[in-house]
Amino acid sequence: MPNQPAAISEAESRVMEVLWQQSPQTSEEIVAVLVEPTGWHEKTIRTLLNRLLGKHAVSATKDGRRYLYSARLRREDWQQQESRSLLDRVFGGKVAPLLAHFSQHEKLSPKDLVELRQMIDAIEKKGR
Amino acid sequence: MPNQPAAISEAESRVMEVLWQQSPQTSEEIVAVLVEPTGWHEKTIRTLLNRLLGKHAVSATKDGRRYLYSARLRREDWQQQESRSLLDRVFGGKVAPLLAHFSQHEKLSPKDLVELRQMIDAIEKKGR
DNA sequence: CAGTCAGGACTACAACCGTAATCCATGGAG
DNA sequence: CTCCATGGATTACGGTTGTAGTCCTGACTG
Repeated sequence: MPNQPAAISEAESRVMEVLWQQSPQTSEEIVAVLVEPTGWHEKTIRTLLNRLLGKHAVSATKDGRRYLYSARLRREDWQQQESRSLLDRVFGGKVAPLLAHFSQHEKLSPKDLVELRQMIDAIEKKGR
Repeated sequence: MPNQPAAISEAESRVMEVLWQQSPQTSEEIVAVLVEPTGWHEKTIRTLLNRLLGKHAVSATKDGRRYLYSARLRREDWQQQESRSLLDRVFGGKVAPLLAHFSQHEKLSPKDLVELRQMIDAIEKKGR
């Protein structure tokens, strides 16, 4: 039976971000990238890697005595899942209130606004 | 020391939704509303209520032998927190990618689009 | 060859979560 | 006055998460 997703925790997602930047990488490289900004112990990072393996979010191929780890879950898909989750849990599944929320509460740069308007145009044109 | 937020879990948020609909309510009323759609046991719901009390997300005032429970955390603020969290965790804190994501992946009704456009206009006018 | 060390596998442990069950006190039923 | 049911308080229990520590093995160092 394949397997249903199994959510990525916050700490785990930090590891995924590293692998989304570049795959594959050795655990050593991943550790090197994360130790500094997170302050985590090397062991902690390896544990997270292992859990991600268990969740099939990353894959590992043996390379001599090490493994090379690669992101398996795509960042896009993960963003999709998380967004969906927020939308459903917090905004009752309705997009408009969510967008309204962000529009009101987050400072949008003029550039953001231009882009947004372009997106709207594009969507309307396509729907046409 | 006041207290730092302490996140509301998913199940707990279901209880909050009931109180946001109307406050105050007795636990009995809350239970009545939730049992059906969630399938939770009465005890479960009371436990959640208690945890929310511990998190200061709801308040209780004695009413004879019962308590009357009220939402204390405002829905808006909670939505704000959750949205912020998604934004930071998943989209690196940048709004544009998030909006782009929703625009692309969620079906926006023509009405949504109109509203969105109006929001943009309003924001631009205000920023002016 | 013996000791060391890195990297993976397994173990740990408290806090939080989902989901209840048990215990306790008190107001109402008879 | 006695017994019961109901709501609140406390306890439970397995899974996940954050954050490591321990154990084991094989490659490199003298």
